[in-house]
Amino acid sequence: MATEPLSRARIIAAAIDLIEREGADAVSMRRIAAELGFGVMSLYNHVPNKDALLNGVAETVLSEIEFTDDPDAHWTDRVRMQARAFRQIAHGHPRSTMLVVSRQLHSTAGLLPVERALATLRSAGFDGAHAVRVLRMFIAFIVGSLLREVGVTPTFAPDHRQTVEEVDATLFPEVSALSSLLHSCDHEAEYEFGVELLIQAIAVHPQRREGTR
Amino acid sequence: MATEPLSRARIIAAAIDLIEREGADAVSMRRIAAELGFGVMSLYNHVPNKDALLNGVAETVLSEIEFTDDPDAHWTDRVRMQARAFRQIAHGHPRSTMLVVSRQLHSTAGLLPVERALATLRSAGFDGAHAVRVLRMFIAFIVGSLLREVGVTPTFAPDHRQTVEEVDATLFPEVSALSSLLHSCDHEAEYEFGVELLIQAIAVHPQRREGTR
DNA sequence: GGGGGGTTACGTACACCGTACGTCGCTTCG
DNA sequence: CGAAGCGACGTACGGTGTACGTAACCCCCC
Repeated sequence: MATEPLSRARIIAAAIDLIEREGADAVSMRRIAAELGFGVMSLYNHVPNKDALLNGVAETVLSEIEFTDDPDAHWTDRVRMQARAFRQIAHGHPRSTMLVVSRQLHSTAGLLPVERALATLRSAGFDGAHAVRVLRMFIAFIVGSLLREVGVTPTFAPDHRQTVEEVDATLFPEVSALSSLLHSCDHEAEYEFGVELLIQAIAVHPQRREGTR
Repeated sequence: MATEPLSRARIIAAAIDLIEREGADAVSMRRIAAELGFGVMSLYNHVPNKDALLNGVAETVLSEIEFTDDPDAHWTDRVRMQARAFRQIAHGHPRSTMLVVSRQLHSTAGLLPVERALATLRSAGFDGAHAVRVLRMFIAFIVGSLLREVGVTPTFAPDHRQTVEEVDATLFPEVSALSSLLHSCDHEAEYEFGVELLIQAIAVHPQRREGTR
């Protein structure tokens, strides 16, 4: 069997695979090497260290998301589409999401979505300062939402516990009254709600100078 | 010197201290024990394992934030105040923020802010479903914002690089045109902007039945 | 054809990690 | 005074990232 010769790309792919199968904690250089059928130290010919490898993972996952942008659409639709695109990360690579979100990527993979978003907002008539502000707002919302969706941040959804739980109704009346709502979370609906709320809010925002498209 | 006898609280305090001084990666059971002047295994008399210790850290940091709630204030002011309170985490314990945000806390420390927020929203006239939705929206925004503030998520602010950087102006025209804006980030202003935007958006939200306060 | 230099695979070794387990001393109670 | 319990601690095991040295290979140039 002609085992291919090992490469940065193959190592990263194996890491992603391992993370999705067994979680981020399962990732170790030894484990990845074993998965590929090589010795541990061979990895270091292609990757300077584990940290850089994980950056590669984040970068790869991020660059895999597909944006479909229609320059002729109304700017609100373009924003909607771009915002939705990020949810592909949570869907396609749930257990890598934390990694993607928690690493500063100064590569083109990280800058491309930013460039696209800024262009859209500028073309919608936002001046530079507001475009940046609004973008940051969206990113914060998206990061927070994805982390909730992949379960690093609480949804208050069914943890292993029994049904409606032992939250003390006298100590937490609202939580216990709303517990059934708190324990179910339709991520898609929540995300759409947030995106629409933000779009509506910024569409109305006073400091946007007129002249749309 | 009468070295106090070791306790869960002292261990957690030492862990927080260590994290803030040297970062989360510096935390090890051995290191914490050394810091306190005890043997490693003594820690396990007070804490079942490292994971539980880190949960304790998150819980402690979270419970330290001070909410000042005035039940007579307008609901928008109450929401504002509660949202602002969370930023204390990023200020008081920047390097622990990631921990606080990334651990599911089913204790009272984690439920108290939820209870308070829901009560406020309910009293503002939101029905249960919308109160939960809105709360989730705020939490997502807050989590995303705090992570940006403590630097786990990019601000595009001055990393160690030289001034205005080598982003390719033909590849990323908007990014490079707005680079000075992208590279400075007034966290307080960004946060306030977001909070106001959200409050304004939900205040207008149609499905809120009338009857305020 | 014969080096020789660069690249890659790999084994060994070291320092560090979390923690299971057993022991020892002290404190407290019967 | 003995027993029982608990907290501090040492040792040990299996895991981690990676520095370093070595050996095989390929390709180029003399």
